Amino acid sequence: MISMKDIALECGVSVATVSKALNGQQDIGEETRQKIAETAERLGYTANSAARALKTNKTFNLGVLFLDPMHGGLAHEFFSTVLDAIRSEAESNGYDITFINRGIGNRETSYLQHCRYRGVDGVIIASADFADPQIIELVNSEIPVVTIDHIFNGNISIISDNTGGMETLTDYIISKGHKKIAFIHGEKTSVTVNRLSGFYRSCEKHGIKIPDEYVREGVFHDPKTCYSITKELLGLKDRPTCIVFPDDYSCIGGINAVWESGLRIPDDISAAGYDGIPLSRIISPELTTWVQNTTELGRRSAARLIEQIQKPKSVILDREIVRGHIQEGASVKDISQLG
Amino acid sequence: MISMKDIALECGVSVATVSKALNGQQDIGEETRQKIAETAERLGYTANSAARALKTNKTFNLGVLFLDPMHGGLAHEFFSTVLDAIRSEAESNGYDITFINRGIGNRETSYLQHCRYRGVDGVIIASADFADPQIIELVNSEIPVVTIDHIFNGNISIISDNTGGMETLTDYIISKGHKKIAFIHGEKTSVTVNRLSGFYRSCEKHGIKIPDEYVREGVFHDPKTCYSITKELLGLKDRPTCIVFPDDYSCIGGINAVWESGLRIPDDISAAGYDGIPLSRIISPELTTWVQNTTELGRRSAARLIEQIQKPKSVILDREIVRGHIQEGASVKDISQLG
DNA sequence: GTTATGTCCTTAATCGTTTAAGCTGCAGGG
DNA sequence: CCCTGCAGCTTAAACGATTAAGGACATAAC
Repeated sequence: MISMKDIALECGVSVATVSKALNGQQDIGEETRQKIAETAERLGYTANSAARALKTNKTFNLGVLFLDPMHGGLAHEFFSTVLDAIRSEAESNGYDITFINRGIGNRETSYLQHCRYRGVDGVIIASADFADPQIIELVNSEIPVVTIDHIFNGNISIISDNTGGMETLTDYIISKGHKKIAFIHGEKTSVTVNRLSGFYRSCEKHGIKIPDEYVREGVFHDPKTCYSITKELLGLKDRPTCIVFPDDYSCIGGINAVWESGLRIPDDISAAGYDGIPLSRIISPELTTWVQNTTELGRRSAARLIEQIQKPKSVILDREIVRGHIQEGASVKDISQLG
Repeated sequence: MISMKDIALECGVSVATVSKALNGQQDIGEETRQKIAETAERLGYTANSAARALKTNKTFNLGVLFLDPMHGGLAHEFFSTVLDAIRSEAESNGYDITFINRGIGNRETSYLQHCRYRGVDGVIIASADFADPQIIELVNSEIPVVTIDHIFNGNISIISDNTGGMETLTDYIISKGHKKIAFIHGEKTSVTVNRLSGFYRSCEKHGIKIPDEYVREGVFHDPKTCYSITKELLGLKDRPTCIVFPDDYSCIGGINAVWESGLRIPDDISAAGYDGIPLSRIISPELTTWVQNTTELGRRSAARLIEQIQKPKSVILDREIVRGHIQEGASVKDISQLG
């Protein structure tokens, strides 16, 4: 491998000069700089990130914590687009990303240890068990952290507007004349809590009372569970006219249950999802859903983290809310005409 | 940060002793080793991967090249599960993974440069334009490379048995009585070529002649294109009784087209996908498809790469074929009974 | 008693880069 | 002609680890 030493030798200057020339320092003559740049190019020089990191204590590496309480992992289109946006924003700033796990070599360690071992400049916690002591430890460490969809005081959080999103979605459903709306939510994370409150807020606003039997706990990203719960809901004496699912993917299970019962969407019952993943637009009928701004969610968390790394003293706006938008789809029928 | 120096100081030994003790070298007394291990633990020592990499020229980092000729990128369930398997296999061997792109800092460079900059020990090319000169350059470089689903002579390739898979799938469809089978394939990559040959092989074996108008070029992972092509196929005077799609995801487009035409799957026409992503099992009717062994594909490519890195002189079996299995689903109807 | 053997440790060099501090020579001011 | 200032370089130390080579001491062998 060609190092600065080779260039220095070739150009008859010291290694320090090469380093400064290549890094655009000011105390290098224009002629020398040219020659060095040229030689570097000619010899095919590549910087050695390890050496640089060792000296500067900056790796230009971002850690990404991506566990999977929501099932589906990278296969979850929501997370994969967030990750892709993180990656792309990081890349355009010269950062690479490293997945953080609990092992170094064969030995079990902590997330924090892994971060220190790799010397990541900062970490994005995109999905994890936020109650895990190891996560807390990481959040409270010296390493800059940005969390997505969860708030830790004193840290930067980029959160999707789950409350507002669900409120708007519910508003829309109600505007279509629905009053008997069932709500299958995911596990009780802060995401779920927020969506629930958005849902109830909308209902109250419109003077609609939702019976308890309409609100069920399901599982994120799990069509099977939604299938069963939907069956139950369909079996109620007073059946809902619309069901809101934990997410677009799990919604598929609900849709199947409806079909199997000999009913049709949206003629007999309406269905709404959440996330707005591409899948929601290719199924038929097109899903009514809240489209989370996953790209922005990923982009901003990377951007804010990098900002924080590069100017640590900048005033921290410690919470940013990313809004999405509604996608009107044929899966929610307009029954307001019927009186 | 605590370094070996701190431990050495605390224990009254040299840094070298600490290094050797922590790395399990043989020439350290048991008592000393204990003391050092203890102290390391107590002080919260974490190794510095940059320093280690600098000295040893090993980073325990694998590069992953994951471009996107097939559309959908990480959101493509096929690739995301492959990636997840790579990651998990890498992790259990103490490796982290780094996405390889063409930029370092702000400057545009090559994949190879990026690999060298980060000092990755090896690279897995999971999805890329294999004709790209930059890819060729990387493959021919000093860095160990494993390619997935593409063969470069002299390199290790882990390939999914596209020919055999499609042959088996077609055998199955034919066994159900179908003779008029349409085939929408993806862009002309080696994957497509192999699947085509598997398809034709099965047809010939069974003495079935496929008219040219039944074989169409679609686009991977793109329901829209399959939607249009399916419409065309449905409009033929001599309509096929079964359509094979480029993959499960794009199949959705075809299914929609069928529905829209007032036909039903599988009663009026059958449909088969390829990949066997989870989606294929949750839609209704359950898809008949070839389930690629994505986990094994990812796991093995990581495992083989690591093996190659750690014992470069081991005999290279330069090609491994990973087989999947068929998933029988209601989307292909048994019409053999009808004579 | 001398030599060999082995154990356990230290010394010192090295990986490739950055950077504070110092040196050199020339130009301009006085 | 001397001093100052500056541009443009070099020197040297440092980052944190690894590792070949060597040293000290104890024990065993003859």
